[in-house]
Amino acid sequence: MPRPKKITVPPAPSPEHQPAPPGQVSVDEIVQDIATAIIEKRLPPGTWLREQALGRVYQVSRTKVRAALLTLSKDKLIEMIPDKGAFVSQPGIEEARELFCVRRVLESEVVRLFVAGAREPDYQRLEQHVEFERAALKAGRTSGTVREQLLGDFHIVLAELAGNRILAEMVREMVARSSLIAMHHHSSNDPQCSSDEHEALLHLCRQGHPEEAVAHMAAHLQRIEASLQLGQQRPARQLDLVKSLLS
Amino acid sequence: MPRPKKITVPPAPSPEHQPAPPGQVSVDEIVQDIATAIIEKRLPPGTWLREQALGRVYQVSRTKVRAALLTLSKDKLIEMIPDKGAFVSQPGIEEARELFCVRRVLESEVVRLFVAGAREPDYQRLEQHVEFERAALKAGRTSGTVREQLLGDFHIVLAELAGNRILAEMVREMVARSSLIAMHHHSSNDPQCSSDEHEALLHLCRQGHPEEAVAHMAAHLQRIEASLQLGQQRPARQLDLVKSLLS
DNA sequence: CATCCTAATTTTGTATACAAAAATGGAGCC
DNA sequence: GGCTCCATTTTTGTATACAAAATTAGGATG
Repeated sequence: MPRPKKITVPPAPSPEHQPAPPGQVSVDEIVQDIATAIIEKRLPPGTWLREQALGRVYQVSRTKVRAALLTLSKDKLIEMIPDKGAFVSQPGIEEARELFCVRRVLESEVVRLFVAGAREPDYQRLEQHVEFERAALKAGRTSGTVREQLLGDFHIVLAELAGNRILAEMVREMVARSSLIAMHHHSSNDPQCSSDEHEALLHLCRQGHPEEAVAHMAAHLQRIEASLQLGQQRPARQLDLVKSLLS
Repeated sequence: MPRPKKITVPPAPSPEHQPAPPGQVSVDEIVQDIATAIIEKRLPPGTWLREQALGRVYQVSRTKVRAALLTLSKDKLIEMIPDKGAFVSQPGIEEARELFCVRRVLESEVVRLFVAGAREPDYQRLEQHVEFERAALKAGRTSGTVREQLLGDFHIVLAELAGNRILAEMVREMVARSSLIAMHHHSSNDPQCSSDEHEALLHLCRQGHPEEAVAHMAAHLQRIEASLQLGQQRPARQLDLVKSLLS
């Protein structure tokens, strides 16, 4: 028996390019895409994120864009000013210091938990990651932003393997904010976060020296912070939002 | 020279804080109100928060309600399930353990920073708070939820006085989640977080014994965690949303 | 030339409309 | 009684419409 119901519109699969999978881009994909663009410096600090422009980029309405911006705002990657709009955060040096202070505390605990509960596959996973870092760095043509992201990933993976989901979530947030800061007060081109140090950390963990490993992590983060040139901050010229996202 | 134009609204002298209700409830007020209701257990874990019901309560459209729910969801006080709705979180015992683990680490650093930088007015502020706690507890008719909130405030104020805004923000989040957990796995009616312990902590800080104070804070949090009866969790019967909020 | 004022445009804030999905309720059946 | 299936209603997801505010542009004036 046929149903005399819906004859109206077929679901209009894709009128234009871009969205293949569900016919629509999800809010979370938008969040992730913009966050990546910010961390990769394609959207520099201070950039004004206009809602309808973003809506055009992702082919969605302002409703979803606003939801994405709200999420990014809670993550402190952007700042929403009432009646003015959303802007990529411009973290100051004070915030940088506070951030790394918290990272030291948090990631020291990560190391402690990791050493306490690590199994062989966990070590292999991390050593594989370090090897990957090294390969990517050696390949040379890493645009600096990719490197930052990649090296931050080590910290995130380590946190995930520590077995505390809340802690891991926090570390993820902090690493993202750190990347933004590192991009802003752009450090000298020296290796921000050398994979040698990551490897040394792993060795200490493997040898069962928890407190030494913790100290190494703290020193490692201290070095990253020190490598930031905490002084200047450029006035954040405005550039083309749409092009930055499509690049 | 008088302006013949604007007779409508005077130019709104202070665009900053929220002096009077501008005829409308702000999203942040809704967030705060619902968060308080959750922590005070008027909205028990598992409660389904219907958007249009909330809209009626606050006399706003679903747009603002959704923004508020999104914020609460990022704070982990509620859980949003796609196509199903928003529900007050039902933290499990695993989450409780992880949460208190992070709190110990974070608030140990809070104590360290506080001792390092505390001035006399800071101590007075906290002692005043402890005194207030004590008065409220002695008054007896604290419904248990109020007490939890009040005692959590000590940790928040302490964190704010430590001078690290990021850390303070995190502690604020964690305390809120802790209160939810404490309500859920409802502890025995013993003093969750006795103000005596807060006072003892302050004494240690004043005497300039940072590491002893840190240890005291860690032990204090450990005791709170232990006092939770991490075993049962009730099936979260459904109750009238609107009445819970208006009460 | 710079400055202030005002009109036009853009942009954000919020409500509403509508489609899709899920919950609800009841008839029929075992 | 308990179960399933289907129609109805409720609820969420998203787009759109419209008002308020801010930005922009232009012109008059010093």
